Amino acid sequence: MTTATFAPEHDHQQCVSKALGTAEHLCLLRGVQLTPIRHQVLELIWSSHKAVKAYDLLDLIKPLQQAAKPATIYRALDFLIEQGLIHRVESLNAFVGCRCSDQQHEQLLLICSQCQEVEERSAADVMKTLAQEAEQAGFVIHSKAVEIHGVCGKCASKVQS
Amino acid sequence: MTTATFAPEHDHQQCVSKALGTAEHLCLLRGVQLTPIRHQVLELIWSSHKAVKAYDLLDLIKPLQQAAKPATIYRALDFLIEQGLIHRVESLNAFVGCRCSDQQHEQLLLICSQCQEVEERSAADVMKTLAQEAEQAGFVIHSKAVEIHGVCGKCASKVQS
DNA sequence: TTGAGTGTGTTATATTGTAACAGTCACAGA
DNA sequence: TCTGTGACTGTTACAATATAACACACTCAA
Ligand SMILES: [Zn+2]
Ligand SMILES: [Zn+2]
Ligand SMILES: [Zn+2]
Ligand SMILES: [Zn+2]
Repeated sequence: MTTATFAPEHDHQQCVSKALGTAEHLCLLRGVQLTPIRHQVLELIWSSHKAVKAYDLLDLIKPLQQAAKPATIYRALDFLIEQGLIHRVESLNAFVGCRCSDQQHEQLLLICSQCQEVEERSAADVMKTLAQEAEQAGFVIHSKAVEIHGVCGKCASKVQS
Repeated sequence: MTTATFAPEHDHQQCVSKALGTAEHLCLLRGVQLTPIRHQVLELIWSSHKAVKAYDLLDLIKPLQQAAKPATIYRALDFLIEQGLIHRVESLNAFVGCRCSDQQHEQLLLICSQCQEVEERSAADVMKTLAQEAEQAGFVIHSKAVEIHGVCGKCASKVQS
């Protein structure tokens, strides 16, 4: 498992096990089923910090679930999104693991166009400002998608060197 | 042309002619061609303040351009986006006219799930906060997509009444 | 006149996402 | 024990969104 490097020094296996542990715990608490398929999909999404496409997931899961079809994946994705365990990256039609599924949840996604990694930040102040702006417009917020494209610090420093 | 009502009192024909006028002017200034097809697509997008789907545009333009195919539409859309005359609404896979194509450009989109209308706000303070947040993360911004889903003031007041 | 650039026509195909119905399993209530 | 209900999955078919690739026409300038 040497694919992903998120921070300069970074044991990604820890990211994965933390995410899966949290997911298992939350689903137990909530009385919802993290079935084998859902667990596998979540694990596959967490195989890196990149956003993963649904049909790539389909290819990846086929060795494990020969019967897998698009619906298999999309159902699992729907579940994981409902439970706040992953996010859909609207501007990529792709999916990324959520790092803070246990906390309250206003994600801001920083998407690097070099390495494709997606960093999630809670960005409380951004969200507060956003809420104010919406309120001024008399707008009642249901959900937010805040996606920033650019180049992450890691990739920026690589270019310089 | 009685389809759209954006503000409570609102002469939408003015929105359209202003948008088209600005577009013609900007394209002239920039030495790029607002060809008939591109002009028609822009006008169709401006037929309301709702976001329009590419294939709906295709149906709409067919009476005017019998030869129209998906590529016809997507090429026009690419051009219009490049020129900042429309925005792609990532979370809807749809397109909406830009109200401020002449000004600096940090759009925040308020998308009403009742009436489907999209209101664009410049939201300078939101964008500043966002920029700060990105900077903290060492992230160099190329583009932003800030899309808020909810219920607009108009629809909210309708529900009450 | 010729070559480059731009825009369009055309065909085919890739990618992304849903609908609809059937089968299985577990568990609760009669 | 029966039986029905809900949750999950299997399966087929298809809808919706988007792009690739190549051909043709037109303009403008070297
Ligand atoms: Zn990691
Ligand atoms: Zn990067
Ligand atoms: Zn209007
Ligand atoms: Zn509305």
